[in-house]
Amino acid sequence: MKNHTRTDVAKLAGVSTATVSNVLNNKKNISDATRQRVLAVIQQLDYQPSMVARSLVTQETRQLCIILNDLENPYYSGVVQGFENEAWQEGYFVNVCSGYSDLATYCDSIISRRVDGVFITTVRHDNDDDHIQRLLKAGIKVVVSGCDEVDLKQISDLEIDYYDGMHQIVHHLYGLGHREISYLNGVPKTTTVDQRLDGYRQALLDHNLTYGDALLIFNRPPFETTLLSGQQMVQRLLQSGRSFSAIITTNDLMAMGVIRGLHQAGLRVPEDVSVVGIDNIRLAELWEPSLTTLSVPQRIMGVKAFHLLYTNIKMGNTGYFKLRPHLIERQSTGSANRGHLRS
Amino acid sequence: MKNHTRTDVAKLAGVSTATVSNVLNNKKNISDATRQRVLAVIQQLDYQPSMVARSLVTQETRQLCIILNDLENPYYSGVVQGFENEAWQEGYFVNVCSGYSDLATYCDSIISRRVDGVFITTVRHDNDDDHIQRLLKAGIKVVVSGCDEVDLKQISDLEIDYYDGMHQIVHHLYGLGHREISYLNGVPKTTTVDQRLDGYRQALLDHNLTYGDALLIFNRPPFETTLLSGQQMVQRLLQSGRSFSAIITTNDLMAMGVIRGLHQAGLRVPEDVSVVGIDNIRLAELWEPSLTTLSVPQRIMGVKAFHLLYTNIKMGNTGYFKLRPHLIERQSTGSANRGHLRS
DNA sequence: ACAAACAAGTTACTCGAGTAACTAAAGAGG
DNA sequence: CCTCTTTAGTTACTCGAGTAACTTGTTTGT
Repeated sequence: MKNHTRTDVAKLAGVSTATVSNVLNNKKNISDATRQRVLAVIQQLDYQPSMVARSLVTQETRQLCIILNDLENPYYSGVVQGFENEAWQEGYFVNVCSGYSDLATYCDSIISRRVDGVFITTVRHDNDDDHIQRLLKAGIKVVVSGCDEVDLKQISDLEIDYYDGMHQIVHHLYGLGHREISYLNGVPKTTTVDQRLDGYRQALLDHNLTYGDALLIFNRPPFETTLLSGQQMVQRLLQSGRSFSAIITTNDLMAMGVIRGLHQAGLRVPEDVSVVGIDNIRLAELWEPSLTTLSVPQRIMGVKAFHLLYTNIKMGNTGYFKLRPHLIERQSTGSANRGHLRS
Repeated sequence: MKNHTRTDVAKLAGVSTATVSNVLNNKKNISDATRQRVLAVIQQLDYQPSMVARSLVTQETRQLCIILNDLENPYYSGVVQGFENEAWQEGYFVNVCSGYSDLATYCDSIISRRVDGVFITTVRHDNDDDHIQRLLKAGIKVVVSGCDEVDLKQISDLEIDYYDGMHQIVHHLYGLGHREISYLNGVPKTTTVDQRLDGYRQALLDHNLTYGDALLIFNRPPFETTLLSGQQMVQRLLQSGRSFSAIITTNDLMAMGVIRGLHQAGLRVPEDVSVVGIDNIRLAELWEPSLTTLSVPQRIMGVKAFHLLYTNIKMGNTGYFKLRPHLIERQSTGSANRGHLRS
């Protein structure tokens, strides 16, 4: 019932408690004979040193937190998986804090538990800054993502180059002959979404394509980026009467909704209209037609976030990293010549 | 940089450390004046009591573990979400142990960290029993799932009534006029899969339907239950030449593959063949046609698992619970009369 | 032969809380 | 007025490890 302690082992092996500690931590000055004896007793009792007691002395818990909005969003599951796997390799446990979007809720608990580091997957500028400061004051290392103004002296930052990604998309479509490329925007005032929009605008200019707001459809309240909202937004695009041959959406779910909406309007994908999403969720390659999309490396994102935290914990220096997404060409995009532009 | 301690608060407030503790734990015998004074100092210093130190004394960490194979499987994300949210309400943190399928890998770490409880989402009979015993010996409470022989005196058990669920499916199809109902089985030797197969067999008998192995397609190595394997298995069914009007699959992804396979063979769903899946993953209602499936309450599963652990931790008694799934009727099933049976 | 260096352990203090057992002062009851 | 009880707070020990400083015995060097 009750766990054995270092004292139990020491008594049974006929040594002092310090010797048991020294054996466990591979310290010098222990004869092979006693080492074997102690190890045998440890095995015999199935003794596991208490990480709780150890943490109290060493001031490190080897626990990390990952904070996210919605674990059921397949994008985040991948990130968590990568983060946890990598953390485990180095002996860290990962606490998942999901479902309560804001850091504020978890902040006290995180500090109280003396977690070594926190990965905040999506920062909300308005709210989170103060709480991040509290974490830092408590000596907790922080990695953030989706944030444009970061004090890199204090915090590590891990970003995705949506700007570049958007250029890849436009370049791909341009190569297929598309000249009228629409973009359905996501939830406004989110850093990552703004980057995508900027990228879209700049990429059009770089390809000498006239940029007009008529091809840019904004999200409306209630701001959602679901299949349904994609379906509704493409209807607005069609009603606008503007001619277009390709549509980019702010994420894959919306792209799927767009495909549905186009089908309902009697248009084929990709024969009449090409569609590109962002994220490359699993669903993307299973959809019909399978989705051309920007592959955001979810697991690598998690892995990298851990490494940033780890070097911060061990060496004390923060870091910055930008991941480059890459385009995955599938069946939802095709040559603009093949079909006709919208009447 | 360094966290404040109880001693800091005590000094600044001009009281003893015990008084600080008493204020924090709402004990009696504290005048309103000192309570206010202490609370003010706590606020002033932003003092957060160390859960690590507290755990050492109280022998409870308020940490739980959830062990699962693949977080990227949408089914598990839901379970984790429910588990974590509920645990949080009671002040527990949840460590996710994913990616390394067997308990063995995590066992030492879990014991060492003196976690209060563990939820093992899928037990592997051959391997896990010994490790569960180790957890119990270390005083850690355990909830398992997907397990048919459980010593309920020691372990809590949380099951899903696939047997009943399969009856609901068959009953639904029977009501639509289907008499030749095929079943594509999942990975053999998994408890939950066996239950589904048993349920299928018994449900057919209960409806006076002849049960013949010709309508039962077994999974082949490499045992997978993906969209692709569903697609391949339905081809084998078609090649068998047997007549059928409905297909049940062991999970939703396979059902989607089946629909694809049927389309490729020139058959319509549900006009020619009805298809039913199991799990009700998010994808199910987004598919075309949307999938009639057995809704397994993922979040509730997580919530219930927490409650079993919680009462075990607080009251010391284990529990058993069986969740009843319910059928969700969507577009992939229809009347058998409408279309014709397979030629 | 004798001090210095080293090997193998041990003692004792520390981390930051909870809490039983104690003390001191104020109030109640006769 | 004196005891008894209650209130308010303190002292001192505990949880289970890490580790600096110390001890003791054995080599090594000259």
